[in-house]
Amino acid sequence: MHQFKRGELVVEPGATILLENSASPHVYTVLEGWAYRHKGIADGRRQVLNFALPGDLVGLQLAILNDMQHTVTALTQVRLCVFQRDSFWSVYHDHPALAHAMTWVAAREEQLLDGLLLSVGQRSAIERTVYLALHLYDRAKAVGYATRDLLRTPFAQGHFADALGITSVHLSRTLRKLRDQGLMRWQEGTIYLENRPELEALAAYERTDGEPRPLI
Amino acid sequence: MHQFKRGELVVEPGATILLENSASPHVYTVLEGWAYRHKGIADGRRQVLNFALPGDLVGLQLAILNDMQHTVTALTQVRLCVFQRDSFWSVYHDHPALAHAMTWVAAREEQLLDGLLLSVGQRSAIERTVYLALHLYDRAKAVGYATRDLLRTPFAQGHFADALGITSVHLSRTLRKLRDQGLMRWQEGTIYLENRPELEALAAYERTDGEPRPLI
DNA sequence: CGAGAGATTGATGGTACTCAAGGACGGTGG
DNA sequence: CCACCGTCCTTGAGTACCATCAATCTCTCG
Repeated sequence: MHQFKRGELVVEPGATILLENSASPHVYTVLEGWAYRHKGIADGRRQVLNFALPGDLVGLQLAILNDMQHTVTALTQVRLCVFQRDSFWSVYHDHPALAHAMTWVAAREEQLLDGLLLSVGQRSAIERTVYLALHLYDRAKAVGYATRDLLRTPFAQGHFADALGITSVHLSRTLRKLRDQGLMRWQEGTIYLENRPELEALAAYERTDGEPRPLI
Repeated sequence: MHQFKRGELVVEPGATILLENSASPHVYTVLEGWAYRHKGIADGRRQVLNFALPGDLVGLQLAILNDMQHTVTALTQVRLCVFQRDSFWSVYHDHPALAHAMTWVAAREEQLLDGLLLSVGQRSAIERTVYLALHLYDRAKAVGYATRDLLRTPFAQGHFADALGITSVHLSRTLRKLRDQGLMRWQEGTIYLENRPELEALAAYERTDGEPRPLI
């Protein structure tokens, strides 16, 4: 595994890690920090596709398909493990366990996307908001970035709204309802899950603790 | 490759190929026909996540994650290539080219999901409708299932609406607008793309003809 | 012929968007 | 030190889009 590592890269908040339609020679895994994947339409609308946390692959599509159709941007300072894109094929040849682990991460990402698509397609704004909050809390907790029903958010409400497919104005109103009901609140860059059972019921959230993530 | 094939399976329209939360010992690739992946919430709402056409993998998440969180259902008669789930690991060990091809298919599926999520999250009903029609037409054409701006639809408008995240009632109204504008129509189980340039402009559609699909 | 599924259209209401204004905060420079 | 930004969040008013409920029509199938 280490023989494919070409070094580490640290980028600052707001930096673009990979850009849509451009062919970086590198792909990465996140070692530390938060990033987000997003994709825009010409007129300025954009969708946040998902967030990336430690252990996530960034640029698999680029490595395998030679084509990048979304952008990845750092939210916090992010420490990345750098791989040569053109050495990817040899991983499959020489290190089947690592290749399998990468497919694991890709399959998991697809599973998360399925859940988000269900959310955006079928749930109301309030349900979506709760679903994404729980989703991110659980993922953050799994890598030690959240504790005791409390999540420090490295992103703005605008990012969250773009992930939900609603406007940040409407997200603000939705958060007010949730706060008034004592279910959760988002204050000063921190999300507090105040009544997890009720929240899970409201969002029809299914905890997805499958197998442990393989090491990459 | 053939040594992993455990046989072929033909299922009838409407049959469930893989069921959410159940552990089939098999995974499949589609050899012929249409299927769709979908996922429901307890109260009956459901989202069609994507459609599967020849060459697509069905059940990768099951094979890699040992966990199936969506259902796959046949739309037409579907001919499937059957694989043993528990032999998947050995593919990585013994047949790196095949393993790489499977990751290719998985990465492509993720890319398609990204596009659909952008659509459902950001586009209006009429834009989404056009986007999905173009998307399916292009994919169908790539496997010889569509010709000359004409796509025979093996699915009902209800399926299409569930993929778009709108109701079938509203889809019907949206199709009426498109028909009145002479852009496309959906009549008697066939979608006619009558003005492709205008449709692409309306939906901000980006054709994605990347590398050719590897054989599986 | 009746039952059922799918599609279309109308009427009505709710959810979420747009436009707009204002407050809170942090960073910058006079 | 404080005025001046820019960014982010909040709230209000008015509107547009899409959902819901319901009726009708066609088509297929038993």
